[in-house]
Amino acid sequence: MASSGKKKATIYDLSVLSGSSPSTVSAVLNGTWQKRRIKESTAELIRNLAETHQYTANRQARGLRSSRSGLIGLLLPIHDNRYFSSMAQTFEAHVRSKGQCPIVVSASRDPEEERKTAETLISYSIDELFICGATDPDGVHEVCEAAGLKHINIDLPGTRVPSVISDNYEGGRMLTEAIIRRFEGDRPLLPDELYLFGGRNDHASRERIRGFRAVKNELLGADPDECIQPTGYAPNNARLAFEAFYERNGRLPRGLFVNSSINFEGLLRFMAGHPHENFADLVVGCYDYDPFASFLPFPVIMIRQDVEGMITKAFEVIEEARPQARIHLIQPELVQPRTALTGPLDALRDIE
Amino acid sequence: MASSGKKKATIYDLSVLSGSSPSTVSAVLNGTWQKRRIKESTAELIRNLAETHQYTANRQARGLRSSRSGLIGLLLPIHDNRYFSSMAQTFEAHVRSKGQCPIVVSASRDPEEERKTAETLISYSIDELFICGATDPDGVHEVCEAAGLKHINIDLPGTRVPSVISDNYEGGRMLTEAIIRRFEGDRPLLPDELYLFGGRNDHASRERIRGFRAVKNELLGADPDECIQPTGYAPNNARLAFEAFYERNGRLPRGLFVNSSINFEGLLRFMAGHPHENFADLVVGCYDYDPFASFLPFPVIMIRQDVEGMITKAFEVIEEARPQARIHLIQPELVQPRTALTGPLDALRDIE
DNA sequence: AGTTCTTGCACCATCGATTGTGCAAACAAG
DNA sequence: CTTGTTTGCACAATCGATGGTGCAAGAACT
Repeated sequence: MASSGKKKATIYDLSVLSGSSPSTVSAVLNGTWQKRRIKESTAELIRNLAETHQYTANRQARGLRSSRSGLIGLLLPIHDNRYFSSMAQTFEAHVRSKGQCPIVVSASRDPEEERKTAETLISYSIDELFICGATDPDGVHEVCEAAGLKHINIDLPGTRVPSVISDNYEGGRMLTEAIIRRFEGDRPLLPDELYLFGGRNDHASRERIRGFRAVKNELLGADPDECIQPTGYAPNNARLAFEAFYERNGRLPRGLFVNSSINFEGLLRFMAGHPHENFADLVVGCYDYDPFASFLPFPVIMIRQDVEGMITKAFEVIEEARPQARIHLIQPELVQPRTALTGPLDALRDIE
Repeated sequence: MASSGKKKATIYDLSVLSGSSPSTVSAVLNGTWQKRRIKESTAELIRNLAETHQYTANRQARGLRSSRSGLIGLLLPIHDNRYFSSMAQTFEAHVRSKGQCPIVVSASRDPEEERKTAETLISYSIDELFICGATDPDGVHEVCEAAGLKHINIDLPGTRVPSVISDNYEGGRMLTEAIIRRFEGDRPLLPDELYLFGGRNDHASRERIRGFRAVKNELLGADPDECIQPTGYAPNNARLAFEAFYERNGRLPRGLFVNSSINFEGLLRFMAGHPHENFADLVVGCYDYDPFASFLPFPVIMIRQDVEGMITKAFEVIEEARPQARIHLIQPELVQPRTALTGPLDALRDIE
C-alpha cells in the first residue's frame, strides 16, 4: 500500500532521470532507437530506468499522435451465447497474437445501436472493426467509411465490404438431410412433419431456409409453406410458436429444424411447461452447436459453424490491400447427437 | 474496407466554420458552455455545424487531457462459457447505462496474463476495472494500485479491495443437499457414492467443498477424503478423472457434484466415450446454470449464481468513497432439473 | 590543417480536446 | 460622464508520445 497517489511515470520523468531528451526516451522505448542512432549504452540506461520505474506508455497519447490506438474492435449482437462468445474468445486470441488489444462490444441486434456503438469505437481511434452478426452491416459500413476505418463483416454479410460467413445454404441442407435420414428405416418422415422454427429475415436465415426447402423437396417430395416459422431470435417468441403449434396439433412436429441455439432455448421453455410429455419421437436439428444440447434425451443433430476458420479468414481478408466486397463462405460441420467437441478453451493451459 | 481519405471533423474545423474559437466549440459540445457563458445562439450555431459535419469528439485527445477515458474494464477468465458471458452481457448493460464504454477482456486464468492485461487496460486510461474470477486478484490489485485505478473483485475475492462473490459455501450446501434428497425414498445415497469433481485451490472451490463436506457429514454421517477430486477447470482433466474412476469402479458414482459447467463438459466427453452406458442411476449437481444442461437425460440440479445481483452490488460498492476491503456475499439460487430460466437476453427486444 | 562524413542526440511542432485566465464590449449604477 | 459589473468569448498552456529537422563533436580523409 505504498504508492497510493503515485502517478504513472512518463517519458519526461525518465528524460530527467536519464539526462536524455524526451524524444530519445521515446525512441528507445518504442523500438525506433536504432533508426535514430541512439547509443546502445544510452538505450540500456533508459531501459533500466523504465523497468525500475514501471514505465508503460500512455496509449492515449501515443494514439493521439499516431492516430492509431492498437485497439481492434469486435461488434457482436450479444455475448451470452456459445456461438458468439466463442467468436469473442477466438477473436481475442488472434488480436493478442498480433500484439494488439481486443475490444469486444455488443449491440443487441439493434441497427441504431450498432451504428452508435461503431461511432463510439471510432472515437477511440480503433484500428480495425470486425462486424459480426450485425442486423444492418451496411449501416455500420457508412459510419466506418466516413471515418476511414478498415472493417469487415462476419456471420451476416454486407454489400459494401468483404464478408466472411458460414455456408448457411449448405449447412441448412446438411442439417435437414440429417434429420430426415434419422427417420429412415423407422416410420419415414412426411413433408408436413418437418418444421423449421426461429430466425428472421436475415441472410443467414434465408439461406438456411432455402437449403431446408430444397432438401425437403428432394427427399420428401414436398415443402409446404406452413412448415416455415420464422419467429425471430427471442427465446420467448420461439416458445410461443411451439406453444401455438402444440395447441393446434396436440403434439410437436416429429422433426424440428431450430434456427439457432437461442431459439432452442425457446423449445426448452416450452418443454419445461409440458413436464409430462416425453417427446419420444422427436428429432431436433439445431443450427449451432452447444455441447450440453448435444446430449439431450432426444436426438439433437447440430451444426457447428467454423468460428476459428471464419476469424482466420477475416483477418486474412482485412489485411488485403484492396479487398473485394465479396462473400467468403466457410463450411460448417455437422455434429451427430451425443458429441462433445473441444473448443477454444482447450487451447488454454490449466494452471493448478 | 475503405480509407476514403475523409478525415473526421475536429473542434478546429468547426472553429473555423463557426468563426468561434476552439475552446468555445469544445465548451458547447461537451456541455460546459453555460458555465462559460456562451450565448445560446452561438451554441446553437455550433451544434448545427457539428451535426451537419458529423462531429464526434476524439476520445483519445479528451482522455489524454482529462486523464479519463470513459472506458470501464471487465477482466474475465474466459468468454466462452455461459456464466462469464452472461457476466459480460450484464456488465455491458450497466456500463452503457452510465454512458460509458465497456471493454471486456479475458486473461485465461493466468496470473501473469492477468497482470499484463490490466497493465494494457491501464495504459488506455480506463476509469475503473472489474476483476472477475481472477486467479490472482491481489496481483492485479498491485498493478491497479500503482496506477491509482479504482477496482473491485467479482466472483473470486482478493484481500486488498472489496470483493463481491457468490456465497459458495451456502451454494455448495444447497446443491449437495439437493443431490442427496434426490435419492430419498429410493435407495439412499451412501457417503462414498457422492463425489465432487472439478475446481482447484481457489476460494470458490474451497468454499463449495467445505459446504459439500459439511452437508455430507450432517446428512450421510461421513465424508471420505477420496470423494473430493479437484481436477482443475480444464474439461479434459475432468474427463480423465471420470475415466480413471470408471476404470477403477466399473461405473460412475451415483451422485456427482460437478464444480462448474466447464468441468461438466468433461463429464460429457467422458459420456461420449461410453456410448453404451445409460447412466440410469445418476444424479448430477452442477455449480453453474446452463439451460441445456438442465434438460439432460439424467437429473441435473444446478446452481445459478446471481450475476445481475453481483454486478449491481459491485457497481454500488465501487462508487463508495472509501470502500472496505471486505467480501460481499450474494446468494445463488438452486435450480431444479428441467428448468429453463430467462437471462439477460430476455431484456432485449427482438426486431422483426 | 582543412574539409567532409558520421555519430548521437536535442529541439520543437504536432495530434485534439480541456480549462484557467484575461479582457474587450455592453450595460448598469451613481 | 465616470466607474463598476456582467456578458461573451479568445488565448494559451497542458496532457504524453512521436518524428522531422538541425546541429555539435568526433572520425576519416585529402
